[in-house]
Amino acid sequence: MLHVAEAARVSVATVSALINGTATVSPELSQRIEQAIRDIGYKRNAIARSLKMGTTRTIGLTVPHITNPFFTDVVSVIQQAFDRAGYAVMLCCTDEHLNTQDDQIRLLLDRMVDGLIVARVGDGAILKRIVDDANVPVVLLDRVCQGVDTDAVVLDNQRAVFDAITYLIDLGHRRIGYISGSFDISPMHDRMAGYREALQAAGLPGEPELVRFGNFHEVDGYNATMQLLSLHDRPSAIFSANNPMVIGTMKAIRDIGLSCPEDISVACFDDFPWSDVFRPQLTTVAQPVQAIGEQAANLLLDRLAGNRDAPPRKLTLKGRLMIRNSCRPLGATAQSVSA
Amino acid sequence: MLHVAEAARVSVATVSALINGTATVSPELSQRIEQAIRDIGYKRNAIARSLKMGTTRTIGLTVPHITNPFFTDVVSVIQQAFDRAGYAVMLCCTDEHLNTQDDQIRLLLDRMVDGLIVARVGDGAILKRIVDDANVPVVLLDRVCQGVDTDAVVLDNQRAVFDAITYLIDLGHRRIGYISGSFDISPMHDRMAGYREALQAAGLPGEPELVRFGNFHEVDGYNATMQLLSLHDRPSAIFSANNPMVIGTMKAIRDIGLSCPEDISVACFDDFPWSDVFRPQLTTVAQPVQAIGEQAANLLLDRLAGNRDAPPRKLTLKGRLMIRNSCRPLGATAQSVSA
DNA sequence: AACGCTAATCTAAACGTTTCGATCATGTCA
DNA sequence: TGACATGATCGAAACGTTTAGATTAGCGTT
Repeated sequence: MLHVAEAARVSVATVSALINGTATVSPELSQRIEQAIRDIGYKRNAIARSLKMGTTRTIGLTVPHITNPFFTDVVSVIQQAFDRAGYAVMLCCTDEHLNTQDDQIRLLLDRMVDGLIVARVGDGAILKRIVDDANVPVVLLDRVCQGVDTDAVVLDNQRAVFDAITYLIDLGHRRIGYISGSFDISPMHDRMAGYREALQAAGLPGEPELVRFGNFHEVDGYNATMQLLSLHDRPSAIFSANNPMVIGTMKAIRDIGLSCPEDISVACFDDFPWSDVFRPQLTTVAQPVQAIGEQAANLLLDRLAGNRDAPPRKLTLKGRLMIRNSCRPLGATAQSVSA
Repeated sequence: MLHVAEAARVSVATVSALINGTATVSPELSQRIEQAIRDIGYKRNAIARSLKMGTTRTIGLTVPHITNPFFTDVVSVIQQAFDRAGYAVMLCCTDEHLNTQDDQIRLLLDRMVDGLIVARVGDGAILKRIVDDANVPVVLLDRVCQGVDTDAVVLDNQRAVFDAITYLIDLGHRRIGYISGSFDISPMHDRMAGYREALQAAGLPGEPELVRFGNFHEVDGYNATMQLLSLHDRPSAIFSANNPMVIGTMKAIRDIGLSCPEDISVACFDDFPWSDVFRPQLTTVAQPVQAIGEQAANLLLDRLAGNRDAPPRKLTLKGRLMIRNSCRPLGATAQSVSA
């Protein structure tokens, strides 16, 4: 900018005024300055600007796994929304790892991000402290956090799983295996509650042996399914509370020599692009990823636009059961349900 | 830092020296300073540091679609690699859109990213100019760019498709449909070359009606497949040069009332997590995503470590044909190939 | 002609670091 | 004892912006 000012024989203040439109500058000088900018190929240094202004027009986004199709989609939507608003997005993947998450959030705050969207991990104690100290707006995504009182976008997980399990019960299933992710994040609580509520509403006993836990990865789903299928009285249906784990479920079913839906019915949380292309077409609980991403972005953009003092807003969206053909009515022949 | 200096009754220079270890500071002052840092909860401002140092420890990463599983995986690997190295990653999705890409790269350069990894879009003319002006190292990912002479990591696309098509030919297929992405990016050229080479090597004619183009999206694959299947003498196999498009291919096959592999064989570029879980298990060309991401990260990290003047390095990795059961031998019964 | 008003422009301080060179003890050596 | 090297600390400039407040010029009023 100094060079531009010299070339145009004006002060840097005038150049700044023209670029930002913060003051009127005469047509004559405007032209000289614009010419100088072109000649020199001047580009404003956003870092210097950030330092002075105290804002970076950059936000931080942390998710557990970008390879989980739910997060992939949400990240994509959020990225586009902020792109439109002229913000850059710094992406971090925590790999469901608590220390990583805390380090990354600190890294982002050091870099003076203007806001944060966090699909958190862990109990949130440190997150709470970070959020309290750092004076940036935070939007919680997918997972709320006790004690952290801030904007959030979540799914009505309990209702969604209730619907899915009730669907299985209506098909005649009585022993329904349930594979949960670890309990330290809120959705896993709520989804389990939905499972229990559905069983209870149907007057079915909640049998502990039918519930297994995993750590969100394919291998965990595989192991959990193997255990369920080895039970003396094995379940006729399995619901996986997380998408990557259901891959393991399907592989375990295949490896043990069974097939879905003939021998066992399967449904899971989170839809994905391939779900209705192959056989079996998997019955899933689809989250409204577009809406979730947009709402999260809007909440944060609203705070960034200056609406700092409004009370925390929690948006709860509804999931949708996508009924396909991976669950068969008990008693019906396999033929009658294949596509 | 000023507050810390005052609280510890030293100068800011001493505080800086201690924090960065750039000069020895006496145990006594060290202790006072560290105490003050704790008391105040001081965190170094990375923006001010960047301004002074001329480096942000942040890189920019642009990909066409993060929802394409190939890019999802590569982004994940790259993000982790830079995370380990203490760098932040700014992610941009260009949606295969040229203007978007150019804007985003400028946005990143304005923010003084230290380096760029680009899975480019378009003819690269502007990219070339940007790369020339901006004095940051650039690594091209997946797609090279005529005239832009810089580090790159690509696949041996021609060979990979040659292998896949040759496999189909060996199974007895003679009329093999080919669905390409648009030709303005290098891999599509090379993949097409692999297709033609394989046909030629087998003495088969290259029939123009068997080649269709799409714009990388599911709907394009759907339309292209519909056209291929409507041909008077329809192909017995279809190869899709891009992963999202093959979803469209499978849907078109289903909608037209055919089934794979009984009526038509399908293979495609890019593997994905579900490929061997459902039926048919799709035969794909798997890219070594882990290696691609790591190599790209390493090339850039090497430049960032100061190795600026080495000549451009182009790494070409090999794809791997994952043979599953979506392609049947011509003449064999459907039974003999189902899993 | 003196005055005030407005519009255009400029000067200089500030943002929070890093770092060069200066300063000042302190101890060592001739 | 004076000169000098050494080690620790500090002052101040610099990075490239923004912006408050000062300055100047032009012009209409009285």
